[in-house]
Amino acid sequence: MVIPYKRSAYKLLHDGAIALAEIEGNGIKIDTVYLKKTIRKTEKRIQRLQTELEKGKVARTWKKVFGNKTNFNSNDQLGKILFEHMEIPCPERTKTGKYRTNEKTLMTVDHPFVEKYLQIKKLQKALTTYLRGIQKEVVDGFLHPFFNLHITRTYRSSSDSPNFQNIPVRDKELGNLIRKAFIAREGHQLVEIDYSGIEVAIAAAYHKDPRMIDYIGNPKLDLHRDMAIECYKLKSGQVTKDIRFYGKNCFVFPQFYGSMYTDCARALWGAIDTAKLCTKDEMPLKRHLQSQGIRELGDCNPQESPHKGSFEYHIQQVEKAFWGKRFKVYAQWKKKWYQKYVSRGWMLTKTGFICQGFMKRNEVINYPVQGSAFHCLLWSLTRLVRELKKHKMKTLIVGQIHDSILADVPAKELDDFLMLANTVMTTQLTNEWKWINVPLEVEAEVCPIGGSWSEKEEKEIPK
DNA sequence: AAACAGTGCGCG
DNA sequence: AAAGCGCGCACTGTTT
Repeated sequence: MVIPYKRSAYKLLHDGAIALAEIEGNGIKIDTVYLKKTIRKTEKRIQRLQTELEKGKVARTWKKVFGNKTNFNSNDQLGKILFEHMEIPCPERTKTGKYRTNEKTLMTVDHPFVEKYLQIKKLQKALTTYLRGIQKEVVDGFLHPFFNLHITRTYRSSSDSPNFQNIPVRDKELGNLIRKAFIAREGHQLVEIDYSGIEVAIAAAYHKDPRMIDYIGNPKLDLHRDMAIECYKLKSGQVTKDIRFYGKNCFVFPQFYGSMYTDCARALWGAIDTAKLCTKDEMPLKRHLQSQGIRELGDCNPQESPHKGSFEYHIQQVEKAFWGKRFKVYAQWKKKWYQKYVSRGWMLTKTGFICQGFMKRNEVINYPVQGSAFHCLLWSLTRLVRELKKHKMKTLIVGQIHDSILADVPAKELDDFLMLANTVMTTQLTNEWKWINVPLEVEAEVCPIGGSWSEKEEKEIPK
């Protein structure tokens, strides 16, 4: 349970709810012709792949085994076929003992059937959850997703009917397919403004670790790069953009969320092959690690201590230094914060909410940060809606995704809007909430006039 | 027919 | 002591 504790906390949600209702009312314009066409095309594509799949040997076995109960959508059936009838060793079980058949597990099964199966599954997701999911909620060419403030345990928002906060973007093909349906109004363009690293910045308000505050405030410092160097035992000149990416997403963020070195080691090691990582001087990373005396990953079993010389052992050492030396103050804060929760059963967030009830250690550490980070966006969003009206601007806010705002902007207002959003989200917010102890930054992505959300490109914010 | 748990997968 | 946090939606298979 999270409850408003201070009057200001109540007001934040009250004003936020009104602003979000207005955003829901505005709605996002949908290219209904494209949507209809794409649904038809995708259905055909799935059908073609399905027919091909059913011609294969595996599918024939499947039909023989399950007869008229055959259902190619059934994970239970898939597991039985692969791991019983085809006698492929099952790499992982679910917590209830079923065969695990998610993408990650199936990727380890090297079989043409599995490849095609996953392709179909991906398209199916695009069709049912997104293309059709959007279509059924469109009214007069506009989509009006709900944004809730009363659902989540952390006091983030959520969105439904349809969920506007999980539209594909990481997978380029899927992202383009779906986001082409989201368009700007006549003579307008879609603009997205994101906070950069808001959770990391807001965490600093809780732990106040001086080295972290340095990293956030000093543009010459780069934590993700530094950690990539340590994890892969590199010299600073050897780091590529890719390597930095995996340092960030396989070590730094998982560590902040409470992951263990075992998971980090596995992910960092796996990335070397899947992303074919090489140093800047074009040395394959596995070979580089070999030259540093590391030849194997290790068992990555949390119950056993790792062997010296394994990659797992090395990452354990990196983790130790990360919390024991580099971010000592942050580590102490985590310990103290958790102990305090255990002894009194509740905690107070920076934005004035009480979190109470049973929580695990990682939840106690993460909830207040996640909630307050979103509240930065909520406050800014509310202020922005008000400012747009005050200046009689035609820009409409049409959506929100935890740390970003989507607006539908008349071409003429683009620069004004970018500057206004920037001021509200950085300067005005930090003036209002003095507990924010690091500078905040935003980034803008802009779509072409009359274009779709799939065409967003980074743009410098004018001063 | 409706509700539930379980699984998988999309996002921050 | 626990083992990465938060959501919504589609679907299967079972229970009410």
